[in-house]
Amino acid sequence: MVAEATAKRVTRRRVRTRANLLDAAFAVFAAKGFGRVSIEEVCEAAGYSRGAFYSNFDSLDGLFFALYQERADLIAEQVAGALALDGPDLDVPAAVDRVTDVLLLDLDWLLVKTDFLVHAARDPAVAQTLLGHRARLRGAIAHRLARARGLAELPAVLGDLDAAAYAVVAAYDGVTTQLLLDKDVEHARVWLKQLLTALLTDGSRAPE
Amino acid sequence: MVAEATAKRVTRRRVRTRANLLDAAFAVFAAKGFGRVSIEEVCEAAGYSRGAFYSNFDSLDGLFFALYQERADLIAEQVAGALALDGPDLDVPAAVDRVTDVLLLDLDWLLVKTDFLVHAARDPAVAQTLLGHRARLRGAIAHRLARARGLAELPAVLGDLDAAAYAVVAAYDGVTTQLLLDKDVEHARVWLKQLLTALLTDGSRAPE
DNA sequence: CTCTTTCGATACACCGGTGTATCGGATACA
DNA sequence: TGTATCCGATACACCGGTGTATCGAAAGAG
Repeated sequence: MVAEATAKRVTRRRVRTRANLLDAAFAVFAAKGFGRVSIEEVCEAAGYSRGAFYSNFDSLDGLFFALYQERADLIAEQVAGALALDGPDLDVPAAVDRVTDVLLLDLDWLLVKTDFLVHAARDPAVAQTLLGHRARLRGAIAHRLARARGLAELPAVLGDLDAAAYAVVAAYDGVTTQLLLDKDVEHARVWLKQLLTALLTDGSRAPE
Repeated sequence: MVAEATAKRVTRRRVRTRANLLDAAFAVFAAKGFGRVSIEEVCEAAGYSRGAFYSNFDSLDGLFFALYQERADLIAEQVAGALALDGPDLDVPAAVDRVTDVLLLDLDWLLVKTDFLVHAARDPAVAQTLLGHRARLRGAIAHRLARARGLAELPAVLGDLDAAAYAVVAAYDGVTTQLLLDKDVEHARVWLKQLLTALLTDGSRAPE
């Protein structure tokens, strides 16, 4: 019915295997890093043979890309949810808390995400999609920030809203780097909140 | 003469070969990423055979580690220099400019450094040395910051000096992430300066 | 200049992963 | 339930990289 490119029969078994392969790949990538993983390893972890793999993907890169897309969309959804919870006016500290909890939830994801960053850094096409994700994320933040309690509270050094959104993402990335090394999620959460507070509120007021 | 562990003859040719291998490895790693590089590729790029490699290192990991150590020390030196240029009192904006220029000088280095981060994230022993480097860097920054013009200018939200140093490093890492994707060094420099300014000076004063 | 020590080139055996071709069992649809 | 289609397991040929052992050549010591 739907105008599919080459109308093929979509089996139920197929989607299950594909999902299983993606899940297994996530675990294996997180544990060993993309660069040290073979197709066979992924298949073994998922309980399939290489035939299944080649039937669903055409390379490890392809699978990695699909995996990233899937998970990134999922996280983006959660972040959007965390930003939208308030009423029309945004309670900055509360939103910071919620977003921080979402962003620093899963260490494995941060690991895989960084692998993907390294991958994208050397492939312009991949970099483009990643930049797209990030731009959209910044856009959502800026849009939400525009409805913050009082715009006057934003420190003037940052300039406009886009700059503030950029700063938020940079803080997230910066904290992530440290987190990948010390694996201290709680510590990272505290720091990210502190950084975001420092960036998004007037610096002349003491925090506690 | 010198009490060396197992007194061996240190050939001049050997150090040259080792250096050549390291240089070639840096170029190859930067271009293709650690995960996609073979020992043979490094040897070919350096103009040596695999025999030379195994005579100087015992694995690709070993070479990577040595490479990181070497370059990281070099950068650390440059940063220390950039921080020390002033008189006893630190001119924050000027120092920010100088440090920024040093830190965001070489895109290839950022690439390799991120590869190493990903590597360290999965090897606790390697992570430990990287954490050591970072702690030392933060220490130097905090130490220098302590002699800033007026401590009162630091925003209260950040708490003590260590917190400020942490924030500086986080900003650096955050900007690096974006830079790896868009490759816009000038843009990154501007942003890093802006972020550091926002973090290190009282937010209530406008910048320009 | 000679001699000893070290360095690195070459050759070899080996293994693990890759990609393809084939085929039997599973699945959707009438 | 029959059957046309799809999916994934198995087998095979292949290649690239690894690590080791050996040996001629380069370099330092005297």
